[in-house]
Amino acid sequence: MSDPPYIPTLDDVARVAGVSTATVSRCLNEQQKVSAQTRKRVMKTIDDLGYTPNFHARAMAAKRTHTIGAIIPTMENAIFARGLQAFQETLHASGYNLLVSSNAYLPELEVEQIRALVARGADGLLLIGYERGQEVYDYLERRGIPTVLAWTFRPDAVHASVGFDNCAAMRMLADRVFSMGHTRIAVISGIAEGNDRAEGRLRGIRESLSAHGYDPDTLPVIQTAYEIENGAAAFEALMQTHPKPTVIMCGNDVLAAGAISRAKKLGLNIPDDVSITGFDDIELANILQPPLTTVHVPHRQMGRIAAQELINMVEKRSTGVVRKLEVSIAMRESLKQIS
Amino acid sequence: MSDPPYIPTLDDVARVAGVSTATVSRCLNEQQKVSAQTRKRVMKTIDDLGYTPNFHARAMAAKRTHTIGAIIPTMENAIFARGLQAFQETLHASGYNLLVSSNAYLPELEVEQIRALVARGADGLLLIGYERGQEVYDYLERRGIPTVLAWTFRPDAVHASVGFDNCAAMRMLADRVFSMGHTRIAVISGIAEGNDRAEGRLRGIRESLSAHGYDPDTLPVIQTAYEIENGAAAFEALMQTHPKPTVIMCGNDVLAAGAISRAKKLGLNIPDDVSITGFDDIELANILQPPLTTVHVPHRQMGRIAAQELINMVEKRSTGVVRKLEVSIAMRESLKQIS
DNA sequence: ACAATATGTGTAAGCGCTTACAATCGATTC
DNA sequence: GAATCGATTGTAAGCGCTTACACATATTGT
Repeated sequence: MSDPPYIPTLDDVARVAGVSTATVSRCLNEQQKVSAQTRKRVMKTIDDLGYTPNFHARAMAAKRTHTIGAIIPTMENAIFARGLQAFQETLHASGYNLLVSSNAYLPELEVEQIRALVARGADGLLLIGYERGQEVYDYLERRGIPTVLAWTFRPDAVHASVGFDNCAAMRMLADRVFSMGHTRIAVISGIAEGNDRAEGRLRGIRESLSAHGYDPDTLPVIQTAYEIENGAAAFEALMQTHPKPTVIMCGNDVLAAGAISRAKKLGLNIPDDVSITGFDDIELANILQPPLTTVHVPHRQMGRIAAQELINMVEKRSTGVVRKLEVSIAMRESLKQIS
Repeated sequence: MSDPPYIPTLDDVARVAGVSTATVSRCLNEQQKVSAQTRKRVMKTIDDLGYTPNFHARAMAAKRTHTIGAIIPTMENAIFARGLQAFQETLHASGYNLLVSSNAYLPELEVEQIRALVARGADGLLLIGYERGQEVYDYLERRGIPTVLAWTFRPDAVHASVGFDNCAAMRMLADRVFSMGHTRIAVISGIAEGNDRAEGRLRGIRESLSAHGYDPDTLPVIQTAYEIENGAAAFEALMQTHPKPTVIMCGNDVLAAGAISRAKKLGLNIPDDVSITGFDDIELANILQPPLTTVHVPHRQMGRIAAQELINMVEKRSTGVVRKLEVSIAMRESLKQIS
């Protein structure tokens, strides 16, 4: 039962096929360097023996893993799940594998995970957002690990990145809200501390406020983790404030979903009693009742581009570009005109 | 810029600290075997040099990776995301890492991924469902890889597994549906072929049908992939059938969400015009309008138990148990009594 | 005081691959 | 026909770590 299982190695294959280990290795990695006849024999042996190359031995000898690491805040958030899926598919198409870690939005965990992925020989890294200690960037630079930052964009970016301008996007939505006659805005934001996306979105609203002659400091804001229940609680709290807001802008669709569901429980009608907006345009946004006005973000495209750029960097075809993606407003019934 | 970066190795640490490589290794793995004084000096050197152990070298030498592999159908499905999160957290608490692959419900991809994870030295494997070729189980057995199957349960199980009885669960819900006066049931099922969960759920409904004196072969069923849009389309199609169903039972909550949203578009009221049920009880179920009657499944608990059992197996404390989890019905407004 | 036993450390043999370099051989060139 | 060359194949040196085993000291019991 628990004998040490017999696991064929490359040496076994070489011996059985009557060639050197180098030849077997070449059959696996550089087919054209082996004569058709030999290759056929070796391949048959590999098959007969049920040989699978040992990944670690390979990584050590070749100093390449064809593996890309990604560290995301959480897998439970649909937007990352979706972008990551596209990222993975693109990698796969180019023969790369994906290694994922999630850090529950904890920066200190991220550092640890970066080290772990590097120790595992990731050829490149995908990180979310821009905000992290300079020492992290230095470390990556020193180890020569190509890195792409996703879900983030800044005009002054010095690192390879792909994303959109969270601040500008939310400001655009806020401008739209103003143009529809709203003046009493309240906000359910993600935790801005250490999260440049959440921070940017919040800032976008404040900028719009200023531009329209309001004092951004009087903006009612509740910051909370991205969970439905939190959105619900925050909604209820904000509706207690006086004067009551005419619109509640949410940091993402999940918070907005919570807000809508709580509104219903409180017997409030959306958008007649209060308008609600989201951010991300996940599938859910369109099946909520009422459908949610939100900022549409091309998550899949972002994943695809990030993967492509990372591969280019790993294969020395690029030294890192900054890609800005465009977002748009998905106007739906949850936001209504105020007379 | 692109000099080969200097990466300190264990040898470097040993040299600088003035000890042997064995001692450094011991500091990292078996602290108690090293004198406090030496250890302190070594640790300082490690810190000074910014040394990180090379994972692959470690794996090769020790033949242990402290890594558990998991292969799930998709990360885009909230139920797996959630269970996996719990799985991961439990592993992490015991010092194990998680390596995830997703196979988009393609069995042939699963085989490939199992080999890849084994080649990467996974100490154990988490697989979803029971249905796969015997040769896969043989392979795992031969290589001595502890494996736990999750999201599945059978009384006659011969492999370690944790899950619930999909058939019995859905049958319980169908019985309930009957008890509320429904007789004209239609079903939007996941693709049953190669997916024992989907197949079991469908079978559960058919069993209930038989038990209540109906011919299970006349049951209108549409099988489709688990996507909102597919649920919507299937709903519309099923509502064309004559006689019209009084309830549409869905293979999971996502399909049900699609059905509800399409109903709304068609001007149909749920549950007055037709009742709808789901399966899984994801967060969404409770914020749908109307809230969805569904089968509540303890996904997190399943993830936790699977992780614990896998660790026990890897560490030879168990040879694999079969755990059955209980599910319950979450009664909400989408299912109503028929007079 | 001496053997027996702990304790701390070093030596060196792998783990299973890749790849630089060398070797072989028939084909091509002049 | 000797020199040259390209195509195949083999030899063997690592890659960075763990760990069995050997060795030197320190501790203990009698």
